[in-house]
Amino acid sequence: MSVRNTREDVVAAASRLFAERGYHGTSMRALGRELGLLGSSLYAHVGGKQELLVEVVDRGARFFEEAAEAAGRADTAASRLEALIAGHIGVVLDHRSEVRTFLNEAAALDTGVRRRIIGARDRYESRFREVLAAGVATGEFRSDLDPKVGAIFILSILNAVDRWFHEGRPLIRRQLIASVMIFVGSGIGAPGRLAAIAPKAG
Amino acid sequence: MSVRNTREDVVAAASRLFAERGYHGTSMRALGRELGLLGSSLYAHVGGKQELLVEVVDRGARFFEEAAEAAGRADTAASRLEALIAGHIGVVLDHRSEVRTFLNEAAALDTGVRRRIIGARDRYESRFREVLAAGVATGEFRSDLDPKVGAIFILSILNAVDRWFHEGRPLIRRQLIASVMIFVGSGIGAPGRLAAIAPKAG
DNA sequence: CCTACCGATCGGTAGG
DNA sequence: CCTACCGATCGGTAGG
Repeated sequence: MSVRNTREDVVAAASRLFAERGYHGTSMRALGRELGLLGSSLYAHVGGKQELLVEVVDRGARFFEEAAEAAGRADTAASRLEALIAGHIGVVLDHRSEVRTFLNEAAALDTGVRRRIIGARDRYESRFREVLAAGVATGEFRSDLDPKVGAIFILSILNAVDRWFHEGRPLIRRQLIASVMIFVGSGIGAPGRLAAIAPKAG
Repeated sequence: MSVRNTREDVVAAASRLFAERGYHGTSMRALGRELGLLGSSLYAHVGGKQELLVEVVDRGARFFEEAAEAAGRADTAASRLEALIAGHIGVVLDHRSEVRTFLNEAAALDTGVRRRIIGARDRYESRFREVLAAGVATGEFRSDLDPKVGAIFILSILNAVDRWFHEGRPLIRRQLIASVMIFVGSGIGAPGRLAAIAPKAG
């Protein structure tokens, strides 16, 4: 039946438990149990608990970087943004555990690594910021919303997807992406009645 | 100098530590240190660690309920939504620790309480859902975005505010609310060029 | 990957 | 609110 575990298995199991119970809520013994071995046996595969967290979070960061790379360099800011959004959603849904740990457990990282991860996060966010700024410059996007703030709003929506979305209940992935695009592009206001929801003061 | 702590002090300190380090990352001894006393002395004030978590999370839930109540019953769906949004942001910024714990540490709650809190969360979310549905009915809001999904998108933005917003750097609260209203109401698309960001398929 | 173990820390209690 | 303590569990190591 069960054969020997690889380091890969250990990291995968760790990402699941870290995502579900948090870093501090996961013991090495519980992680061992998940793999059918003792907590102490894990040290044949990894240096320690923190090393596992670093590995999982690094994977999360890498997925996002690769997705941003793959999003490419389309003509319009709007289509570049759509590619970034679709890519982000793909990463969130295809690598839930790593992404969750990346998003929620960074505070449990040792200072040095934490700073590095925050840096990676900032660089990734700047991709969105730049696309928004470019779209303002071309006239595709409105100029009365700061690209920095807009990027944060969009990423807030995207990062929360993992908390509620379940494939096919009722939306499928393509519909989710379409909904995000409608919302990000035009908001909830009915076309021609945008004033109805405009703020009272700026 | 320092006088005796009240139960109130203990709960307040707990909400800070739970928010910063998480429930599992906070020990009763660390909590005692925060208040200048021993971990064992906390049991003169509270029944246990889990009781503290329940108390903090319940406060978070109550703040949101009260805000929803105070948001009132304005004429238009748009202004009701604006009141809900402003109220939510007020709660997030005025009760950061309780809100953070409410949002991030619910998984650490014992099953019964956790279910109750999830129920409260659902009821609160339904306020947003109902306003969106009402706005679709009156024609204020677009009909091609599911109110359920719209409510989740809006709350995703609002709940994330605590992660990045710092009063006056550079936005002040009123500007934050205005930015959210612009984004939620009209998205990032430039007026008259909405097609630029429309999704390719529905 | 297990056996056998380490010192440290955990939430919590009895009694004052 | 402290003293003194409990059993359980923690991350981790030595040696096989």
